[in-house]
Amino acid sequence: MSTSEKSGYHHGDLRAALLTTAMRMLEAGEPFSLRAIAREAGVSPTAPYRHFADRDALESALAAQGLRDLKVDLAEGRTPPESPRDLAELAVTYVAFALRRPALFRLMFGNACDGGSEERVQAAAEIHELLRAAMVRVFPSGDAEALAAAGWALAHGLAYLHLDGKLPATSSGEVADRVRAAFAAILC
Amino acid sequence: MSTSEKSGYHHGDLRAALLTTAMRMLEAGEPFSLRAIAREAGVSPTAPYRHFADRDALESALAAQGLRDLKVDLAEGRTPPESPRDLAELAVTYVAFALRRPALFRLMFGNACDGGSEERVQAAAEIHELLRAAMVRVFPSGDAEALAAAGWALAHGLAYLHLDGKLPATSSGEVADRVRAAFAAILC
DNA sequence: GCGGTATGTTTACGGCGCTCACATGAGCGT
DNA sequence: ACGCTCATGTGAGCGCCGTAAACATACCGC
Repeated sequence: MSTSEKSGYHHGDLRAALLTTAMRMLEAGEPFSLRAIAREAGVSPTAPYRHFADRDALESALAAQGLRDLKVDLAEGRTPPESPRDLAELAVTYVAFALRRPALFRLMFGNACDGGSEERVQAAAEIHELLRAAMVRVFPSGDAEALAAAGWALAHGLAYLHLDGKLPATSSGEVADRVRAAFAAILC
Repeated sequence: MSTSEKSGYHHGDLRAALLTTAMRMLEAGEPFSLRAIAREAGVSPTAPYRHFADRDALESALAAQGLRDLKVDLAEGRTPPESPRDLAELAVTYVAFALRRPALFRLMFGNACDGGSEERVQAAAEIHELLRAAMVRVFPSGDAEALAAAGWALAHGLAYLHLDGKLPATSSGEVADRVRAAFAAILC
């Protein structure tokens, strides 16, 4: 059995099953615990420990997957940005991801993440890289690192402030307009 | 007894004692739980429930205090900002606060905070107001709300990205330089 | 002084992360 | 085909957590 068939005692691909179950619960807004995930996956409370060192390890795997998903959102169906307007649309995508999958977004960034997971660090670095490339493409004359930090921070801050309700936002279209307005107000 | 004298059974001012104890533990990086706070304050595990509805209520009170402290940092010993450089220094102060009291900063913003606490919402609104005033002072011709969102988001995003180690930062001086560079790279 | 009430204590419940001893069975060499 | 081995799953249990309910204490207005 290659993918997640059940055979009674042994599961087949419990690691993947736990990750998809956890991701589903995360996006359903259900409270998140190792025991609940195991329950949902139809397995004993301690089975996950055969595949993840501890709760943080599972969270890091989910965070890495989330970062990869975000990168796909940012890259797909999009021509390289040429103008500040294009950068604003990139940020709209970024914020939309955060609002569409809030618990996952918090997992992706809310932890200390001190070199915990290799794939997680890698996925984060790729996002940094993608945003830096977009910024230097629009502002070729600037300091690449400073531009990358500024652009990422602007999108990231808008995402978090909306997530935490610090900026009034009813519809998602309204949020997008606010992001565009913020970029227009501040970008050179 | 007016402030936090002990008399055996009754405490005197347990509410304030719990808050200061919790704040100290938060800044010492100690794990944070109602029971641990009660233990540290020398009181039974359920005593806090006489003063806070639940854990979230205590956290909201701490968050409100943190927001007020942040506002003081942003306002004190500072002339009204006149230039983009002054705005960058404001952001340096913002990020420095986040890195100096990381657990508190996460508490201040990491929660849903859906109208939970009156004073907390109030304190957050005052920060919004302060930053908006600073932005419109430097850019009088812009859309005030968009400027406020953009400036706050930029500082907030830089704070979070540094907190989560997404931007390399060793010394605090290095962080400050990065914040200045980001503002210089992006501000009109 | 006395009674009501605000405040603190005790006991208890269920859920959590995690450890350890044990059970199962798939894969492999022979 | 057989039996070993070891990865994988189970079960019991520890100490922690948040929270509720019943009880104890002592401050305060009458």
